[in-house]
Amino acid sequence: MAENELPSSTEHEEKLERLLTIAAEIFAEKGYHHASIRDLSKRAGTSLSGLYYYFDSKEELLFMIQDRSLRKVLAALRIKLEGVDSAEEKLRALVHNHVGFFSENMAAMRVITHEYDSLEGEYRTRITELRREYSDLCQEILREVRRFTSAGDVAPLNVATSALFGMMNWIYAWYTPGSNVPVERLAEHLYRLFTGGFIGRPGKSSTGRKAG
Amino acid sequence: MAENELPSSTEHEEKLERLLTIAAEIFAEKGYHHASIRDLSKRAGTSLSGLYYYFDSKEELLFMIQDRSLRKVLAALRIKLEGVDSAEEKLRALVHNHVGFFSENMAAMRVITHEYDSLEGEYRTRITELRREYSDLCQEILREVRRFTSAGDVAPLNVATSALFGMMNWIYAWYTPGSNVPVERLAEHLYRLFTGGFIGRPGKSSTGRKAG
DNA sequence: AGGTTCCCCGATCGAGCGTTCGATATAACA
DNA sequence: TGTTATATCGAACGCTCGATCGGGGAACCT
Repeated sequence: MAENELPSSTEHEEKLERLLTIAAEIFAEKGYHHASIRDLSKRAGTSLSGLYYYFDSKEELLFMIQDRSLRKVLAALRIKLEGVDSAEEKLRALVHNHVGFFSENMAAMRVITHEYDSLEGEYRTRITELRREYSDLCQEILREVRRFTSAGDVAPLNVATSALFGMMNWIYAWYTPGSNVPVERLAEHLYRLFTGGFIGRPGKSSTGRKAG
Repeated sequence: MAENELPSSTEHEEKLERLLTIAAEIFAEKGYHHASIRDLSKRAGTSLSGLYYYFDSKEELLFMIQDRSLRKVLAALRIKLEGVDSAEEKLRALVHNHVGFFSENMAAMRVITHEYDSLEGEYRTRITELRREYSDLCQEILREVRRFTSAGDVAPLNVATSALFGMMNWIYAWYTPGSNVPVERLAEHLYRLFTGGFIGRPGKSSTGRKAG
């Protein structure tokens, strides 16, 4: 049982990380339920049974992918928020962080948005908490933006938060990194669309700086 | 083989429609691959083999759900667009139609956004065409809005289109019909968020009319 | 009465699944 | 040299799945 052990060897951790990356790709391609551990064993070049030395079950595999990715994106955001005072710049940092992380970990992020319901019980609970933590942080930033700008209440805060996440998360359905729209520009587009709107405020950019 | 027959009896069509509705619910709950025809047989009160009189395969079932729903939402939109001249009102009709249809056919729409990749070959091709048709129609409306309003090019049209669909489709991840936010108001919120932005244009509503 | 079409069923098949088990090779430690 | 922990493997188990097949009853027509 790999329950409470901490082999803590670098090699072990590295191989686990590699398995998680490959697993995320397979889950992203075929979906969690349709993907098989045998797929993973083939692509990782390991035997089927040998994999179970690194995790206890397929569901734990799914949990670890989501757990680690959510923690990473949250930690990266908190670092980027340090020292930023302007509410609008905080929101800007959030969008760029989320979109940037998304494009660099496309498979994992797709698994997070696509296979949330595939988790059950304790696993589900813990991922729900992380998601809530992230969502709450985002909503608080939106509250700040509303307080310190001319923003009226065009929509309730939770609706606005969900709309923002919808815009950002939907990327996986159409965006291919390395296309003619670079990631930074895509993030800036989405930030301006969300803050200023498609029709926009005539005569004044929402951030006061030029595009690109 | 139910290949080219047209039983065209009302009873037959009604039972098929009922099966599709139940199947959409099961697919929405458990995901396409995890759901089983046996689940459908239990919930429909029919034998397992008896179901195959109404469809040839599980994948055809998935195809029919997506095909019929997409055609319905497209047809409803085209009707609502008739006689509307203002570009902004066309966009408004699109958002209300999409969100409204979404909330009334939550299961089917979830299947459409969630299980698109589960289709293969000819089925996949035909759904791709329908999606493209819908997406193109939306993009043309956005082009009109840009032409006839003060809208600058805050984002490329395809990015804006995808962002809009992201906002609308993400609903399935958080919205529960019958909550304290009625569907019409939710649609209006999203419409205003998208056109005017979260911060909004001070002093002027995007449509020139009051809320509600 | 005989024939045909529509509708439905129980039984079953072959395939694939997640997981387990016992064995084994290697390397570190006593 | 024996012991132990780490890491890997082939084979198998028990189960669920989508799909098929042959049969049969009810309704309708000739």
